[in-house]
Amino acid sequence: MPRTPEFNRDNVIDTARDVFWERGYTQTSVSDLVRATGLKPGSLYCAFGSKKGLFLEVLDTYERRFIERLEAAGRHPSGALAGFIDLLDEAIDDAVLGRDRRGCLAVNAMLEMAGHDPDIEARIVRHNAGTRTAIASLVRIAQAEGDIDAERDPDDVAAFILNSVWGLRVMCRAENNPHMLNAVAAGILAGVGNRQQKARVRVTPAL
Amino acid sequence: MPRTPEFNRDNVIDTARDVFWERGYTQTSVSDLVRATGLKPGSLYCAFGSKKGLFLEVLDTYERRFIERLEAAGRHPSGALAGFIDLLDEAIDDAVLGRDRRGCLAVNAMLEMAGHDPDIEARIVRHNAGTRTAIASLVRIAQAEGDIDAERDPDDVAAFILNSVWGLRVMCRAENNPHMLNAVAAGILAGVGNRQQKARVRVTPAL
DNA sequence: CCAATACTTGAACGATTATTCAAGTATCTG
DNA sequence: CAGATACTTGAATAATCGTTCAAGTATTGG
Repeated sequence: MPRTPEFNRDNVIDTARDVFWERGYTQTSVSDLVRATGLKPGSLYCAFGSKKGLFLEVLDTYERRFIERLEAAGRHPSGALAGFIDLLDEAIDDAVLGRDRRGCLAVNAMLEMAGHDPDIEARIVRHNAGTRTAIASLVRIAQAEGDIDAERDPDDVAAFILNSVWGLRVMCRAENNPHMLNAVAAGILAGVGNRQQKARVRVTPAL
Repeated sequence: MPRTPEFNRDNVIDTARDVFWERGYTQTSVSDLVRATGLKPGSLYCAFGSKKGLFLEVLDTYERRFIERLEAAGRHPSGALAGFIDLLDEAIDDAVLGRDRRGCLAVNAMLEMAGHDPDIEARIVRHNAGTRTAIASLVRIAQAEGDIDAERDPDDVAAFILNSVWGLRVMCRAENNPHMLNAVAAGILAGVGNRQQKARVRVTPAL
């Protein structure tokens, strides 16, 4: 029987995700990955084939978890819209508190690689479709719950939400002004056609 | 008297801008710039100091022109909001017609370099502030013209607009579905508090 | 204890990177 | 035409890139 592997594949993917997230795909060198994961080049290439192969696995895991969070928001006790607002709040808090200035891994990768690497682009386009579908489901639930105008096309609303969240993830990279981020969130809810109190988006205290 | 330079500085900057825009900063090699501009490495370094120096000049020029377009929108014969809507339409048309899948050079650069290169990041943060100021001016004009609710804080509205436009520039990189892009634009106008007809955002025919 | 198995190791590969610089060339003044 | 000026040239630099692979090592079944 063979020797057992000394590393945990999921842990390596998570560690690599953080490195890619922090530095971007191109600017992440294999040396960086070797240093962060503790795996030697040979092991890395044996396990993932290439730097790109590892990145694609990272993207898949990232997207899967993201969609799981959206689905969980749809089961929020106070309704799907409340669940979505919680996600917005969380994103803003992370940005304001400086916990997350890295933005969205998928958005970063899209802007960096779309048009350059067909494999990565294809993966991200596929992920976008999945995300939009998940958001549209959320919208339909919120419509059934009476929190979003049922007359509106849920796919249109989802497109607007996705666009806005992308913008927010971009803005987080450059700004951490809580007042401004909350103003943005309020505009998003107005565009969605929120029927709840605007004040649901709380103003996070400045640091 | 010395020999006269054989290249036009502005032309070189424009050519370099297109290369950086197409490939991103990191993925653009000096060889690419040499090939595109026709300048040999020595001349490039003599004129701009470094790859980064050239990129910073490109960013400055790009941002200057962008703000000029915003200011021109404020002088639109049908009002500032109409001018802004024209800009949105134009961005969507470019994306749909495939004329511009490169997104926004400044957004691309921000996502690529923020947190890595302090010089580039500082420049982009400065540019963002200028852009937000220009948009806020546009909002104030539209408020004076009765097209946007005068009660709203123009800076808040500007933050929302900037966020949405960033999102749109991101979405352009991945999608060219005209119906979806128009749905996004409609949501933006709703979030801005557009008092004009929604139909002003025209549905561009698919190709 | 002895293969057999398969993971680990790290040096080495050629390619590419941003940058430099001494030599060459064109232009203008005197 | 002579000489000064300064732009142009392209080979060379050292560093880093992603990737490979032969040798070493640890574990297991017989």
